[in-house]
Amino acid sequence: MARLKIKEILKNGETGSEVVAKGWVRTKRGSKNVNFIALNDGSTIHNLQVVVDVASFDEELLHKITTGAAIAVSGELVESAGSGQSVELNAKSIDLLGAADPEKYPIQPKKHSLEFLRENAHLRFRTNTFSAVFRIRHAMAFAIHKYFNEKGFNYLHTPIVTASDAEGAGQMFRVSTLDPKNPPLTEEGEVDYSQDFFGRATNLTVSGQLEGELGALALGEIYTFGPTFRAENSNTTRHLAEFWMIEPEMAFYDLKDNMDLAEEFLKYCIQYALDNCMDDLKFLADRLKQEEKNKPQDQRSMDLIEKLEFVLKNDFIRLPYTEAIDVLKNSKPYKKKKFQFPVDWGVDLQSEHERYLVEKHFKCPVILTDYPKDIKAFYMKQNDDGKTVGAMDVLFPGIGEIIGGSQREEDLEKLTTRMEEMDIPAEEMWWYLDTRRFGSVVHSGFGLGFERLMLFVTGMGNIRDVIAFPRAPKNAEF
RNA sequence: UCCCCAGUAGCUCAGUUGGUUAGAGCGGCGGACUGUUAAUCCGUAGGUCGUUGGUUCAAGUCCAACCUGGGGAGCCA
Repeated sequence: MARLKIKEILKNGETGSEVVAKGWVRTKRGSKNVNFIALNDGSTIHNLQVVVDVASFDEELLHKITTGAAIAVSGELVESAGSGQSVELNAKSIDLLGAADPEKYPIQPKKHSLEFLRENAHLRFRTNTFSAVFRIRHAMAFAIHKYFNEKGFNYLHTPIVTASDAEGAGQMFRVSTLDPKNPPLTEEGEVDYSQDFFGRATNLTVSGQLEGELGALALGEIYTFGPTFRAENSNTTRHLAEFWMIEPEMAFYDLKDNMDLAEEFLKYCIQYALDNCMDDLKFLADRLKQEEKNKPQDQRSMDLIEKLEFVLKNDFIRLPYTEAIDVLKNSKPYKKKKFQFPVDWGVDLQSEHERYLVEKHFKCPVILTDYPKDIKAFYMKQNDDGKTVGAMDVLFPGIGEIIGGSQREEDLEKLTTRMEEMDIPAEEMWWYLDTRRFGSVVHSGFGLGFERLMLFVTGMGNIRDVIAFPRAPKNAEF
């Protein structure tokens, strides 16, 4: 008899048929005569109820079927005599595949804190919450590839190890095979990276954008989807040292095309989750609702599924930075001096300002555009006003910046002038500048933090709970 | 990195103005129970009070430093 996945059994299993299920025991309960095993194999949030007639099984075997143990059960699928599930499996035989000492197995049949599960990241997949999160994560990754494939984008693998440190996206992790205790030194006493593996200093990538542009200016539309590394000492619920980023880059796209793509893309992913992950989303939504009960009325947020549907239904607000400053200056918190940071044209918006715009004023995702050039990267398209650049940041409620992008400066002279102003060594970037020397065209792109999208779709509050093995300062245990 | 909070049983927490032998719920284990839904009922074991140092006759409790975790901020995606 072939093993069926529990998802399949619950969906298509015919009562009266013989089936084999394999999985991990969530709970076992019952009385002298009958035991009930909640069995989960990860294929779905739902458990299969296994009914065990105590008299027809070895007592020793039943004793070893504890929370966390792996078992194989064969038996007859029948209509459930109890409420709570439509079908259940009447066990004819049970094999103990792997026992789990109940005195030592950390995951107990009770509610655990997310903090505790984070410290048991190797086992947290076995909980409802994390199995739901990681099934959704898979679905989102798949949706991303599906979306871009359908749009005719090419998936480009940009390098993980890079010699470029010019983008200034953040602190980098050095990649080196030199002996850390006794590295070769130059005459000036500095570490001599010319003797290193690559013959120069290399780091883990902070962004695939610059290489992505090279691809776009030949293939037309490309996207990257891979790990990205930032050695910033950030300790927040929204940052990781290793995270996954999606970076599309498109030739012949101006800023508006870029925004249209970003909005359509986000909505596609959210729609995909609603179409394909409803069981898991419902579980997470209920879980959130339980948590919200402990919060005061005014701090409660919208139901998770309603929130996702809301984003789908509404156009994102598109607002130039300059107008956003006006909105903020006319806002109640500004007039009552409730903002901690100043609001003036030319300063970067702080979290509190973004939150006000998204969560209080517009109550809707917002795309802020045309930021002052001095607070943005060198490669952004310089607008005709001489003050702003064609940047766009997509701000989501509860998350803040989920996408950062721009139209890229395609004019060689403007670009090199800007690089000089910002002390970016043009000679090291010769390969990047070649795109502007040979057949340069209008092009645009953006970066989406995959885990931030995951935060939004799952409603989880901490970014370390939407990636399997989070890398953060002082934390690389698993 | 900065600000705030926390660290006591496997987990979640309580522990009074510093004072005898550190508690509860859940989980585990043993038992009871005719179909349970994170079952219920009875019983039971389980502790280097984050670490180091200090104050004191006496520290889980007060002080300092450090470590770890959480929330917020900055940096950003």
